[in-house]
Amino acid sequence: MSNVDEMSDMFKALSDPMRLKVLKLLPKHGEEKELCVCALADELGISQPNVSHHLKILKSVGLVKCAKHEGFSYYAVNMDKIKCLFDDLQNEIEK
Amino acid sequence: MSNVDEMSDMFKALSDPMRLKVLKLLPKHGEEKELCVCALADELGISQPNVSHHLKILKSVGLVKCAKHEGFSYYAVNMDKIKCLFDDLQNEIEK
DNA sequence: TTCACAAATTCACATATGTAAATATATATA
DNA sequence: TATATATATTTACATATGTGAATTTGTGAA
Repeated sequence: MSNVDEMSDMFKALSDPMRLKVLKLLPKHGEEKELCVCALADELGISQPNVSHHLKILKSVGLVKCAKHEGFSYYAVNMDKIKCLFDDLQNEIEK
Repeated sequence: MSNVDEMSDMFKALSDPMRLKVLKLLPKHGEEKELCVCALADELGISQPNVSHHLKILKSVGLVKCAKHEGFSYYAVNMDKIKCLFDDLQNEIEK
């Protein structure tokens, strides 16, 4: 990655409390837990379009991945991406 | 204040390309390198008030520390804070 | 095909943010 | 003290952002 624009976009995706709550609820990549978007909306107390909007932002920077089956969308956190982001940040500003 | 609010504030501070460039230029806590605000402005090609503004945001969340002597302000990156942020993020969303 | 439901998109609007310009404050030196 | 310089604050404004409401798209079942 190693460019400040990409990194700032990822930090911007993480800079909203509701999106952090979304990440907290979502299963991590590989886990068998599954939550559809409407269940997320219910759990978070916000509208379904709002959840979709936040998920779109998280997905646009690769922080979550989406799989669809039986009419539902199941999102999962991409933990590797988060680890990479922090490694890149340290490399970028420490060297 | 809940944990996600504090964390999102720190991510927001990191979500601007110019602020990442500031962190890249600043010495890390403990280094002997020193850069005054006007030198930063010169290096970044932006105005001095703009640099002060970005530094204020970084300082408000503890990502940089400031020391003054001989009329100059010298800022330094607080790397520990960054490490803590990532540990907290992982603890928050992985458990 | 039709219907029902899940998810995404669009629109509207209030709030937040980054930046330039002007001004104010602080500090060192003469 | 007065003056020059470094830094911080204020103001203004255009753009970006988060959210609700309404709508649209997509998908599976009947």
